[in-house]
Amino acid sequence: MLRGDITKAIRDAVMTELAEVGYGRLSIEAVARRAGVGKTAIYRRWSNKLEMVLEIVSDVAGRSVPLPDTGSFAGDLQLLLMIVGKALQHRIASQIIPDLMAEASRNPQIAETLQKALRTHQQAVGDKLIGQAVARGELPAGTDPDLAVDLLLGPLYWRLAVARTPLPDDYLDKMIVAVTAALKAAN
Amino acid sequence: MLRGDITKAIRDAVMTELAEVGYGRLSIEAVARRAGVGKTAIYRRWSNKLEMVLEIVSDVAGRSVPLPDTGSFAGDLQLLLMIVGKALQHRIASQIIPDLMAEASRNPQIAETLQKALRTHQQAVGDKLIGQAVARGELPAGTDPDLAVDLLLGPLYWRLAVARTPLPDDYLDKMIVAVTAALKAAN
DNA sequence: CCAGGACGTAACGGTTGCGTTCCGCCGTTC
DNA sequence: GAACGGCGGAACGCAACCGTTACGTCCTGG
Repeated sequence: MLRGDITKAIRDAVMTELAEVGYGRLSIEAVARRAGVGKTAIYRRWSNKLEMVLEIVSDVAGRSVPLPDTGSFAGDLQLLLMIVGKALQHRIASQIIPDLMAEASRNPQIAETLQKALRTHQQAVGDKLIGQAVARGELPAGTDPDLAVDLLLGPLYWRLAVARTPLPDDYLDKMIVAVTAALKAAN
Repeated sequence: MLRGDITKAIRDAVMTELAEVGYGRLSIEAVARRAGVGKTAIYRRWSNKLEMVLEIVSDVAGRSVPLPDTGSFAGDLQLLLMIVGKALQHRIASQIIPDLMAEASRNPQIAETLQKALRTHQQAVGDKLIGQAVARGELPAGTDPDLAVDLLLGPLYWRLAVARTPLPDDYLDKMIVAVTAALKAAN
């Protein structure tokens, strides 16, 4: 039986290593070194680097995000942006996500895994959020969920993951106002 | 005297190779192979991989984008989004940019180079665009240029470079309406 | 108390890439 | 027509990493 503590150490090491050097330069040997583990322990669990990373990442990414339902669209939106903002400001996430996104454009398996994670619940969150708002009459009925998700997450992702500029205190509030107006206007 | 056609071949090869395998796995040998050139020709021009990539990329990124001034904010915005959208849909750009962005989080020199490129004219474009609109009275005077740039570029970048979803025909139009409303509301 | 198995270590041969060096070729320049 | 210099090609020693194997240790279950 494989030892759970070893598996955990390897998983942690992969995430850290992924954040530090990226997928392209990730090496099994470095993972083993960091985990304080023999290479054999890794090859006993996964057959190569891609399989290992996919399994570990999709496991982490698959942990479902609690869907907000605060009773009002503004509340839902604020909660969602705070959650996403928090996540994107975590060092590991902010390094790994853009890296894997870039890698996904070259590797269909990574792309599929990330798309699944993205579509499955991130966009589901958006759908639910928009659906609730439409049902409450806070947004027009024809609101395009795809466009809405872009308008919701795009600016925050851009600022935190691309431009890597810190968030001023009132930034999220302003953004909520702006995005709400955008969605109402987008019909 | 170094031969210009050789230099050009190397520059092209670097961009292509960068798009195909990313910075992390870029190798001088592969560049030389692709350019049909000896390694010596490369080392005669740059002393290592980082220096080579930085020089080439910042050269490409430094080519200034024509600042839109169509007379109206909606027109400026449409033009800007079309230009950016076009650029982000180019295969090479859409591969290289996210890749280098991810790499920038690990390499200060890359980060600085990209920040310079981003700040220098991409954000300048935003500033000018917002400034013109404010001067024309199309946007309130207190409009925050930083937030505005996020709201402008974030959704498009998210959709094209992150989610990698194609743009429906009327998407940009909808987005222009939405973003305009967002900026007016953001005061 | 013994067998099995997961473990770390070490080494294997093979590949890739680094940055450097030397060579012979060839087009310019004078 | 000779000197110069950039060129491609080949090889260098070195390092990292691949995926695999053999070995000896230790823990655990029966």
